[in-house]
Amino acid sequence: MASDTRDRLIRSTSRLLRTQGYAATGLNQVMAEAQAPKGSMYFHFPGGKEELAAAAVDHFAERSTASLRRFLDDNDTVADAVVAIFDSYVDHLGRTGYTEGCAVASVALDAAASHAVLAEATGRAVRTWTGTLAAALEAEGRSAEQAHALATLVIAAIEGTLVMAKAQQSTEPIATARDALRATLAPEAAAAT
Amino acid sequence: MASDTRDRLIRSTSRLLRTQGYAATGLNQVMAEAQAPKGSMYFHFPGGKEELAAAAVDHFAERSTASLRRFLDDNDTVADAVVAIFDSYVDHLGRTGYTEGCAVASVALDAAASHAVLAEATGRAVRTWTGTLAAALEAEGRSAEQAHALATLVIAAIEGTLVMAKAQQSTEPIATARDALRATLAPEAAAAT
DNA sequence: TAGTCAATAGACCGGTCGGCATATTGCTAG
DNA sequence: CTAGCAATATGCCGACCGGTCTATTGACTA
Repeated sequence: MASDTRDRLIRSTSRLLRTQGYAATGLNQVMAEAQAPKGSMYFHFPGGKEELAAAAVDHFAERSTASLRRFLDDNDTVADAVVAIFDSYVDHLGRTGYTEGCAVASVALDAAASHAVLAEATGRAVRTWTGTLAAALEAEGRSAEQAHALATLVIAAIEGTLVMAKAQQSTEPIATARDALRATLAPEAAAAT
Repeated sequence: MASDTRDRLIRSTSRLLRTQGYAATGLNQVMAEAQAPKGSMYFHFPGGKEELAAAAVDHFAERSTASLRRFLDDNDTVADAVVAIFDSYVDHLGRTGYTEGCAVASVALDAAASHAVLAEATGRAVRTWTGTLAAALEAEGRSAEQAHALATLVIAAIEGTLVMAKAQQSTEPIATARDALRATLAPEAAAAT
């Protein structure tokens, strides 16, 4: 069995990264939240904070990619799935008081430039997201190029509205962008794009 | 005359916030870069790091808003202006090695939730951007509602692709989203949106 | 030229940071 | 039963954090 302590460390770190990024997340804070001593952490992650954070970003990426796949499966069109994703983010941000955002975005902005290991993790995550979404768009009949472009735009809109929501402490930008995107993604608009 | 030291402090802080966010930016680092002693800093910003950062975010917001206005003035259509903005960001990120991003985004993600003063500054910035862009879109004949929705989408795309670019250490997402947005913003597409 | 005060300069503080060394636990194999 | 080792549990370290303190500078005024 995978160590329970190791999982708790990753989950706590992932949550903290989502709310405050890499630099602001202290190891002592992680240990307190995960109810684990530092020794355990350096046993499971000899690379220290950097390795733990990379694992947490990977964990977040897996969870969010799985969630993305679920949304795509549960909806008839990609447009519907994207709308549902935006709605779920509105709900989540509202419930957490605009604190819990995206671990990939937070780490990308404050640590990717100076920590190659973290840049690799954030890069993997973004590539997986766009790839997954682009595949779904291709399955709807769009060309590979169009699918990639639209997928990039959608992911950017998600990350961007997240930034705006935290900046304004309001979910209004997310809802607004959702409506603007719905038209762009409508299957019948495929030819026009 | 406004103190030269004060300006240097704000500019250095703004630059550091763009590259690494609030938490990762140490006051000692700011002092070293601005070539100023701590005493001067606490004279000009009695509120300490938080007040200095808020001033730096405001400074960044002013500069970027002025730049946005210039792009809108220098181009015939909003679509052209947006394309030019994306291109300029591609250039800037490439030249700085994917380090210098957006101060508003970095601060919003890692500090806005826990520092009300900073949340106010980031909120002001985002509102100004969307307002400026929406006004330009209205001047092109779009309804107030449509203009606001499109403006939100464009700002989100900028911030989002910035996140993706830093995450992937590549400017490809910016260029891709630019092309996807160009069609959406084409004036003749106004009726279709 | 003496007085005044905005502004600069840097030493210093308690606290916290990430990281490491050193037990100690508890399961498992022989 | 016990030897061995994965895993847990602390205590401590030097470095650096943001913040405060007391001088000192330098330009302008009376």
